[in-house]
Amino acid sequence: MQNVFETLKERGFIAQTTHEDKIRNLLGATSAAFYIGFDPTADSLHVGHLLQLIVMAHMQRAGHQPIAIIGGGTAMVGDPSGKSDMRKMLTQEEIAVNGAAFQKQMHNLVSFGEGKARMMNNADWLLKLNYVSFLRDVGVHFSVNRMLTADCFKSRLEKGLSFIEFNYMLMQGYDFLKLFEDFDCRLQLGGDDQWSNILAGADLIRRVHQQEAYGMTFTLLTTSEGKKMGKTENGAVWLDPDKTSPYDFYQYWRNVADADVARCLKLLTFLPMDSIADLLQPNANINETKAVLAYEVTAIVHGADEAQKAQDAAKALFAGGTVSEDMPTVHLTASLLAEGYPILSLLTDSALLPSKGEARRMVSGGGVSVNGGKVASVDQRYGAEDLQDNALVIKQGKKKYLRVLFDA
RNA sequence: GGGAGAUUUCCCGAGCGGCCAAUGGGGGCAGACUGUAAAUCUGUUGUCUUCGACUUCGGUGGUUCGAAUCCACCAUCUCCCA
Repeated sequence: MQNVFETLKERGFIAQTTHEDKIRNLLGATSAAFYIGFDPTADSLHVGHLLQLIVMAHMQRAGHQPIAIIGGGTAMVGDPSGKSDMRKMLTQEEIAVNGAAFQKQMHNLVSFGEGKARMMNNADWLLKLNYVSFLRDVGVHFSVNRMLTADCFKSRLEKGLSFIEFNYMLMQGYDFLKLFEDFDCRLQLGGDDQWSNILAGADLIRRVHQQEAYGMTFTLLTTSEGKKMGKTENGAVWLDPDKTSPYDFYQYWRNVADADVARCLKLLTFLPMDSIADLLQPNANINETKAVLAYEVTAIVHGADEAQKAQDAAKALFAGGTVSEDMPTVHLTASLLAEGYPILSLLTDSALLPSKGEARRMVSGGGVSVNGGKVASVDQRYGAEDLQDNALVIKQGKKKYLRVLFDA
């Protein structure tokens, strides 16, 4: 079986490594423990985390032992890396809720349990630390001079960096030390923005135990234009189906730019490299390839059933605007139709648009269709006779569809 | 501890006491063209009972016929001195 290091490398995951050859050996020889941390700063994982989860899955398939750390302790402090301003402080309750949500979502990709992956919360040890002994045991190994030269602090020195954030690096370093001691974990993985934090931990282990520890970071998932992927006008694309429906999730990947398809297939699906190569052949239909990408990624996150439903709904809609059971649906009461239901109310009541002002703009700009016909006037009204299969299918813009069911 | 300055609609950033819902840029959205792509052009971007009304310019009060624009206090941030 191929060394997972090579797998990750040929798929384009790896951004930086502390010791490329030694990591290759470690991953080629034995079942190695490794860890990735996730700070629960939101109530769901998002696409940015997905890449890390997929790495964990690759590693687990290759026989290694993942340790997923929920950063219940580190989230209390807030990582300054890649942030131009200080994060808002989260309460302990928020962090606990978020951490629980993370745990649930991770189970789809990585199998946890006896002899499998471990999940831990660094709050369990970080919150118990005694300030003075922490400073003496851990703080003594960190050079402020060196820390200040790290990129992640450099930019912040101009805008302001609070002492609490400055300590984040020590806490993450301590996590690595702790896992090294308890589980012989010698490898920490993370996004490329975590590079300096990972180095801090590896250094700490070397200073405390005179043992070698390794770090490896992965490319950030960005578009060909250099923007972070997974951001939409509505905010992040979440892995939680209640926050981003499987249909919308599917659509996000269905709509990626041509230039990003190859990278996404390699990083976000488990399709073998030669299948991917086939899909990317110059004479292949890239538009179809995007459907494959969308299906695969959705299946990984939400399961094959949901992925199939999303795909069916999308096909039905884009093929001819037919009503499908699986498309996004909203329920309203039929009584609204009695006196002619104004289009503007329909758009806002169905939560498709946030305000009547925006609905008005959208309709007068020719951006709304109902049951396949463009809505010509903002005064348009609908009655029971306009329903098809008891529903109105609204299309807003080119891609956003909504089925409104009227219940008696 | 002392002094100077800042705080504007999603972001950056304008804004003589009335003509400010507030210039401009970015981003977003929509239309045309397309392949549910990119690029380009056009429109749009506070709310509503929309040819008008209402609520916004860190917070609270005040001056005024009238304030985003003036005053006071509070909060936060930046800079300079210690």
